[in-house]
Amino acid sequence: MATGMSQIGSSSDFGGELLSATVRRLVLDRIVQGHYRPGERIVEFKLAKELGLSQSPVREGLRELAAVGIITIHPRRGARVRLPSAKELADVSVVRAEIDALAARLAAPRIPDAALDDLDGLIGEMLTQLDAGDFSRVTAADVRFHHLIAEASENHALERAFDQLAPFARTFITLTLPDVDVRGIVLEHRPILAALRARDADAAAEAARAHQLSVSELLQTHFPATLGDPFQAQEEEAGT
Amino acid sequence: MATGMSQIGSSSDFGGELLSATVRRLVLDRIVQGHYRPGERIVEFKLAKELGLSQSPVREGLRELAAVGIITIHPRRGARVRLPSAKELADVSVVRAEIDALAARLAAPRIPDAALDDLDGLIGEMLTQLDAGDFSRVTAADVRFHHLIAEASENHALERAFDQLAPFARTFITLTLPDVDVRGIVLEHRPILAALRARDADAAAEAARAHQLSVSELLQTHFPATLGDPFQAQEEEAGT
DNA sequence: TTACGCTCGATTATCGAGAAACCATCGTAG
DNA sequence: CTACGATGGTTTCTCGATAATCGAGCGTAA
Repeated sequence: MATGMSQIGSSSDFGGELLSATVRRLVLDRIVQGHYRPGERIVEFKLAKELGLSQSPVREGLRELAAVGIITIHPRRGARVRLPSAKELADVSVVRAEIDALAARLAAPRIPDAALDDLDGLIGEMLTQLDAGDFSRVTAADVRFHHLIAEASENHALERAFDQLAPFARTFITLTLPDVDVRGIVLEHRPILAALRARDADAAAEAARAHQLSVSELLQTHFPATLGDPFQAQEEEAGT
Repeated sequence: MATGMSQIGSSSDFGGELLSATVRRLVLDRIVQGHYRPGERIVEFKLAKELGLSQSPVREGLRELAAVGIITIHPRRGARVRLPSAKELADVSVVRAEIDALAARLAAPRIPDAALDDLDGLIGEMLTQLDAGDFSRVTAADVRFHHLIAEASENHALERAFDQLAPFARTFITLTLPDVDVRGIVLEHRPILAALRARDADAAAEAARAHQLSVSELLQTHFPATLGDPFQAQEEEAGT
C-alpha cells in the first residue's frame, strides 16, 4: 500500500496521549468513514508497520475498541470490523429506549440551564448538518445530545452504559440514511428538550423512550426480514 | 523463568486460554476475595514477576478489567483497584432495575422451560451457599441467575449491558454482607421466577425491577451519608 | 472424484529490554 | 522557616524479536 508513512508521528499526534489511544481513534475514524469495511480484517502487524510503530500499542488500541464492541477479536484469529446486523441495531435501540428514558427522568430535575441551551444548539446543529449533507456530523451532534442528558443524570453507571451503546448510532445512520426520513427523527429531539425545560421528568422519559422506539421501528420497517446479513469475511482490499 | 515457577503455569491453567484472560480472572478473584483492597495500586511489573510472565499479558488483562470498570487506569500512573462508592453502587442498582426489568419482560414469552428449572436450581444454590457461609458462591449464583434471564431475552445488546453492570453485584455483597438480611434479598428471586413461569411479562418486569430497587434502598439505608469516596472515577474516554 | 493428512506461509501471543515519564526526596535560596 | 528547583528511583510505555498457532494449499490414498 502506501509508502510507509508514519501518520502518527506527524499528522495526528495529541498532547501527552498514549499511542494506544491514538490508534483507537484512528481506527474508529477509519471505520466510521468507511475506509475499513464491515467484516474486513484488521491485521495488527500490518497496521503497526503502516503507522510506523510496534505491535503493542496497536494491539492495545484494538482491544479497547473490542471492549466497546466496535470490532470483534477472536483469540489467535485476529480482529475484524464488526457491522452489527439489523437485528442487533434494533436490539440496541430497545435497550437505549430504557437507558435514555431513565437518563431523561433523572436529568429533568437537575440539568443546568446552560446545558439546556447546549441541547438546543445541538438540535440546530443536527438540522444544519443534515441540510449540508454531512451525516457524520449529524450523528456526532446526536450522540453529544444524548450524552449530555446522560451526563446530567449524574449517574455514572448510566453514563457508562450509554457510552457503550452510543457508537451504534453511527452505524444506524450510515446504514439507513439514503432513503429514510432522518429529519423526522431529528425533530423528535425537540419534545425531549421541551420536557426537560419544563422539568417534567415523566414527560422527558416518555419522549426519550418514544424517540428510541421510533428508531427501532424504523429499522424493522427498513430491514423487514433481512436479518441474515451478518458478517462476511471480505478479503478484498481495494479501498476507496 | 522465575524460580517459583509461576502460579499460572501450574495451578490455574485453562485449556487454550490466553494468558491475559487468566490474569484477568486471577486479579478479579483477588479483588473479590479482598486480597487487593480498594484503592490499592496494582503494579503490572511486580505482578508480572510474581506470576512468572512478562508485562504484556498482565498489562492486557488489567486493561480488560479497566474496560469493565473494575479497576481504573490513568496514563503513566498505573492501575488501582476501584471500589465503587456507595453512591455508585446505588447508581448501578438503579440502572440494573431498568435493564433487568427489560430483560425479564423480553424473556417471559420465550425462555425455555429447561432454563426455568435452572433458575429454580440457582435460587436453591444461593440459599445453600448462604447457609454454608460462602458468599462468593452466593454472588456467583446470583449473577448466573440474572444472566440467564438476560440471555433468554435474546437481545445481545441487553446481555452486554448486563455483563457490564453485573460485576458490581459482587462488591455489593462483599460490602454489606456482615449485617444485612441477605436472605431476604435472595428470596426476592422467587417472584421473578414465578412470573416467568406464568409467562407474565409485566409481572416479571416489575418483580425484577423491585428486586434491584430494594437492593438500591438497602444500600442507601446502610450507607446513609455518602460513604467516603476517596477516589472518584474519572473517565478519560473521549467519545468523539 | 473425494477425503484425509501434511507442510508451509502468515499472523498472533508472548517475551525481555530500553527509553520516557512520573513521584518523592533532598538541597538550596530567599 | 518556607518555597522552589534539581536529582534519583520506580514504573509505565514502547520497541524489536521469538515462539506458538491458525488456515490454506498441495499431494496422496481409497
